[in-house]
Amino acid sequence: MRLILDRLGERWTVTTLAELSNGPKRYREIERALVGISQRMMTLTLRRLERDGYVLRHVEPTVPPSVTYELSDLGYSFSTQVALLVTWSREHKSKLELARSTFDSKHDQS
Amino acid sequence: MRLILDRLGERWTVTTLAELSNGPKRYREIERALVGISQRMMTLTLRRLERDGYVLRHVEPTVPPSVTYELSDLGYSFSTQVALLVTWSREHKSKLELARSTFDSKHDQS
DNA sequence: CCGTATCCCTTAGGATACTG
DNA sequence: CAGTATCCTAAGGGATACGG
Repeated sequence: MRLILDRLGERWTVTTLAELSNGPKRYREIERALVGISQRMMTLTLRRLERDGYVLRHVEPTVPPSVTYELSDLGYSFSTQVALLVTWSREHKSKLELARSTFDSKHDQS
Repeated sequence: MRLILDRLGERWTVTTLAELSNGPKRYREIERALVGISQRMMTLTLRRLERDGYVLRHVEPTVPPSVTYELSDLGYSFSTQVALLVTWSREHKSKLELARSTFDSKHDQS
């Protein structure tokens, strides 16, 4: 259970899955879509998703190389689940923000 | 979106929500159920869930005090969503483990 | 019983520089 | 283009001790 939920806690997992749910994409395309991500994290995130079987990696050995990533069936299933949670998040965002500001003003932390 | 997903990344959020989804519980009860949690993290986790409006805290000012936690409507809605993901996780656990061991043996890291 | 306060270690992840 | 390698800091969270 944790082995799956831990992924969600990582900074770029959800956005990367969302990006790939629109179809296969090259490394550079994904990187450009994920504003603010470092090259290090882009690679790390993709590797972890690949390791878990969510993402497939195809290398075109041209010069310079072209590497494409796409969701596997497992990855597609997973990203669908995650999308549900993201939807829930969006729908309840305002309630959460209200709860937080209420809590913070009550427990006045100067 | 992140403000909600970040919670999931925290070590004890999901198990605490699961524990509370069975109904109101006292601090000590929850703590005992979450094997391995430190008192510090128990309190921190509950505070964060309370701050987000997922959990309600009732204090009975006896000596010694009795403090009860329970899910709010928002918290119940959230924990239901999370439970779906946990279910997915359990169902696909073996596929994930297989993917990982396959990946690891391929990318032999001595 | 229900916390808070400290100390400390491990990990996530950003910045930057370098390669096939 | 698609990565690695290194360095560095900030945050998560465990252990322990103390308090109303």
